Amino acid sequence: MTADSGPTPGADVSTATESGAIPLSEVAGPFDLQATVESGQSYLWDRPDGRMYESMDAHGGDAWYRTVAPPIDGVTDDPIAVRIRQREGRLEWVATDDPVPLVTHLLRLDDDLDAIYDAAPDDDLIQRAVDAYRGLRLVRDPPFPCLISFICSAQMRVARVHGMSVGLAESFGTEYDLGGKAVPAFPEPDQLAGRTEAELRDLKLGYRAPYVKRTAEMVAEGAAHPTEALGLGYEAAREYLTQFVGVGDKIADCVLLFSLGYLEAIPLDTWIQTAVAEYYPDCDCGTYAETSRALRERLGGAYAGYAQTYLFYYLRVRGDE
DNA sequence: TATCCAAGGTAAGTT
DNA sequence: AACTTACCTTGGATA
Repeated sequence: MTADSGPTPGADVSTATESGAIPLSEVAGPFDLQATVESGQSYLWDRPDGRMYESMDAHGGDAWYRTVAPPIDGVTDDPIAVRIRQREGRLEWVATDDPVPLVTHLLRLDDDLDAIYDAAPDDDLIQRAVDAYRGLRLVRDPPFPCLISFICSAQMRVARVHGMSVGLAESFGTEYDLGGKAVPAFPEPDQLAGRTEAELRDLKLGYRAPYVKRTAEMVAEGAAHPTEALGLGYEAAREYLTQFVGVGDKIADCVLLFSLGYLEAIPLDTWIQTAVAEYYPDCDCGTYAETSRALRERLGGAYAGYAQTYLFYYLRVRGDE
């Protein structure tokens, strides 16, 4: 029983910081940090300048982005707080520990993007989206924060989902010191499971509040964990994730694509469904599972999720056409 | 100023 | 299995 029942997070202060840079010449293919982090596929990064989502068409911005990542199997043993910015062909970083393996993992700098473009469908709409946002990479969000943040995304605008995610971190997460600035980590399962529905509603989660609480309880109690979907076939993995409260097919696909590395997953959100009606009407098979399958074929199979994410960003930012 | 509406859906109840 | 409906909240559109 910790005594942190209030909104004040425990302070976990580590004062040591390191800094350095990743030359982007070492990355296979192009990279666009802003497009990657502000495209609405991850809600776990924040801009200390407070201008998240305010200028999504401005390419090559050199803003700082920061996050705190929990330990990740095979990548990091401890939480790392990091901030990065893209500038002059390098990815500059300041962090509480060497973040290069972590950042490479989180932002999929190990993907050969040129090869993925080569495999992209010969499709006018997709090609336009790729041309518009060349360098946008998928992310590998930590599984639990990804799961919770996407439960929050139901019927919600991108900027507000990000706001909820930041609110959860500020209210219930552990703070880390990064060069003198306090950076809150996304709450761990027990840090959310212990909250009341009312506390979560105070953060404007609305009807998602009990979903978040119950899912956090399931993970905290060990009843299930999103990483247990790893190793299952794509559709079985999606089915596994829908056992979490507040998770249907769409949000399950988001977790598979944006956290667990199922690049064939294509979340059928309202934007993509509009695109199906307008550009791929023959892929509309009625049910989610069937339409998903048909569209996945159309968008190139194994990397269909990449096409989905370019399409989502392109349609959402450009309005239409 | 007041009202309406959609926002990266899901759960629960009906047919 | 497919179809309805309720659900929190808010910023922007419309009257």
